[in-house]
Amino acid sequence: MPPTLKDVAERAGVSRAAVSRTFTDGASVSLKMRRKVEKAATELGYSPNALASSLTTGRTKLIGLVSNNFHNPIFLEVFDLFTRGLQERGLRPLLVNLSDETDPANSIRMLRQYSVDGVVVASSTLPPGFAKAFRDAGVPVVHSFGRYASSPEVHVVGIDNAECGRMAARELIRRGYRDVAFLGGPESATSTQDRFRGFMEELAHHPEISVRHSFAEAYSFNAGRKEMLARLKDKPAEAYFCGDDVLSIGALSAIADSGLTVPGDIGIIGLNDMEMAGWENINLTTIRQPISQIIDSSIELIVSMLENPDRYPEARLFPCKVIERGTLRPVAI
Amino acid sequence: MPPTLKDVAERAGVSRAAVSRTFTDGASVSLKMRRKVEKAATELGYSPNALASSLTTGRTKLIGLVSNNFHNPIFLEVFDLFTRGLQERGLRPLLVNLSDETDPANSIRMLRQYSVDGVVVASSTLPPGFAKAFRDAGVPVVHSFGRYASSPEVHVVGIDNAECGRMAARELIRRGYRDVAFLGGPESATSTQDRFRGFMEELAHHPEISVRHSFAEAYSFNAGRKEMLARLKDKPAEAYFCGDDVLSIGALSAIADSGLTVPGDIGIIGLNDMEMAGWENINLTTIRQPISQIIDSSIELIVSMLENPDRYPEARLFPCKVIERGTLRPVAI
DNA sequence: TTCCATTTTGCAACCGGTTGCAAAATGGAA
DNA sequence: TTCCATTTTGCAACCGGTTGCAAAATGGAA
Repeated sequence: MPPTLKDVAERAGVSRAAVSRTFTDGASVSLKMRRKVEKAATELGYSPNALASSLTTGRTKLIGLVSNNFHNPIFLEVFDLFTRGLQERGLRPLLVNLSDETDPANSIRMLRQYSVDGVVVASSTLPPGFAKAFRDAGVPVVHSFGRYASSPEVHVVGIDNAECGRMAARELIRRGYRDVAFLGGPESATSTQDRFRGFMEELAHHPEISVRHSFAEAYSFNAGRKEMLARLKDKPAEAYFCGDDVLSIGALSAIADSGLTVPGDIGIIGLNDMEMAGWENINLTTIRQPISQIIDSSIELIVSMLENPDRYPEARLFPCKVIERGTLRPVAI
Repeated sequence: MPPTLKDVAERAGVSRAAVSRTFTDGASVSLKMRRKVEKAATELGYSPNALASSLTTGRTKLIGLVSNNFHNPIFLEVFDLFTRGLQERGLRPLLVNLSDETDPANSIRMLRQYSVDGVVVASSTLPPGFAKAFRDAGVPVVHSFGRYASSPEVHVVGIDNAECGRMAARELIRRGYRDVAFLGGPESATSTQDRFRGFMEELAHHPEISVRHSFAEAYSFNAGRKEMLARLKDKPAEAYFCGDDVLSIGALSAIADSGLTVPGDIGIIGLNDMEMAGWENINLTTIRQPISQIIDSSIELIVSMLENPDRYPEARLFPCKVIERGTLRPVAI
């Protein structure tokens, strides 16, 4: 129904090639020709069919945006930034929800059917093999919020989760806590594993401080609340490094319900610094993950892979920092 | 690089048409042929190029998922449900972020370039003309969370916002509040306009109750907080119907900061019932919008338009109901 | 075995674009 | 005006599929 190249060519009285050339930049067309074609095109309301052209150019400008994380509010920011960033560069996100998908093969087949130019996997709770499976299928892939590896198999952009664990530990030590705990996300998430490892590493230098740990079932409010309620049955630790902000907020609600106060009785430090963490009635002390840098960098990387698909896999890690709000006690002076 | 129809045909020693037929259901292929082709296909790792086939079939199975609402946490649920629902039906969401786009023409051009089969506009804060512009361009469109109109120009699926306003008013009246207020979202949002209208309509039957109103700048925590802080400078109303849940949470934080209590000093009722509203440390009394029904119905509608694009525009409205939690005082007995 | 209705297959044109190559047009210098 | 280097244009083949049509294959009845 919409006008095609042929319609424009006929109306302008020129060849189809000429029309094609006026719409591809860098192609050789005289000013006169361009004017004639553009006139016909606007009269007809023509705009080129991107999918048809992809057939010959081999570029669809479609990028698969793959995630399984549709419950953590931080991902709304993630989707916002990704879609804007891709759009600005003339790329189009094809959103893939992996929530009830365990086998990467299906997603790979689907994304290949749509000839995506590349794939961004945005999640910290996917098995590392998932991103690799895309690479093995010959699709350029960037794993955002993925696990850092010293010899990465795919491009990874994210944070050094182990360092965040160390950072949290140092922050608690600095504030004089002597009985601390790690309340992680699901034990299967690489982000949790790494944060835990870093946390313990740092505390290993401080044998005078007692440490414990436990894991919530998910990175969610309810899981955090449930896990903290369980901790509160016995004598809880003085301060908790929680797996992430939603988990922290769940923990805070459990503490409030039990009649204890924060940071008076228990200290909490989260991770992410999602928008909500700064809300005055939450006011969570947390470690900020530089989301927008991570996403900018991921997009930059995927774009560069479109040019050079064999680019050697690299890991890009961005520093995090503690954002002090109201859930840890002040440093003693 | 990936194998094509031709590769499979050669390996299987059959015509390209035969290969094509084995991969399109309903086409005529003998069992023997099918076996031969499937063998070659799996050996080669072939899967058909959806974009190439769309050229002749006229169907891309791509659905534009258009929104400008990337800050309200409820939209994470919306995206989750939409992407799953579309995927289940073999459709693919092409996500379009309208946040910094004011002219529908650009989005329309882009979505036409990608030959989307249909468009779902999911937002209550877009001008009504936006969805209509898609229809005028000949693209099947459904406006989810759009404004109800007695003679709709495009398919609308959502709630009766005016009725929600009335419902909120009745709820406040029932609980004996005699000095109530509407704290709306942006005055330009049709959802705010309609909720406001309904609220006032119902209260018009109760001249003994005093009513006031004001509007926040956006459907956001900060806007709600700011607006409520302003209200608190003078003598505030006894109860507020807030434009939506995030706004309500912002208002709650303002009230808490001012040393007043909820529902002791001020009552709050929100709208949406997003996940967070049920969190124990928020515990917001609110009006539940049946999101998953709205989305299921939207998808069903867009799917039916793929068959019959000239389907007469209809409005589908789903009933809302009050979810009682802890931010309105109990009914006196 | 022959015949014929039905099913299966391949040919070739098409979907809406792009692009290498050769021919045509342009335009400046002599 | 003629010549020639450079720019512009169109032809035709191609990208990876689908599909109408006619020919070939199948298989049951006589």
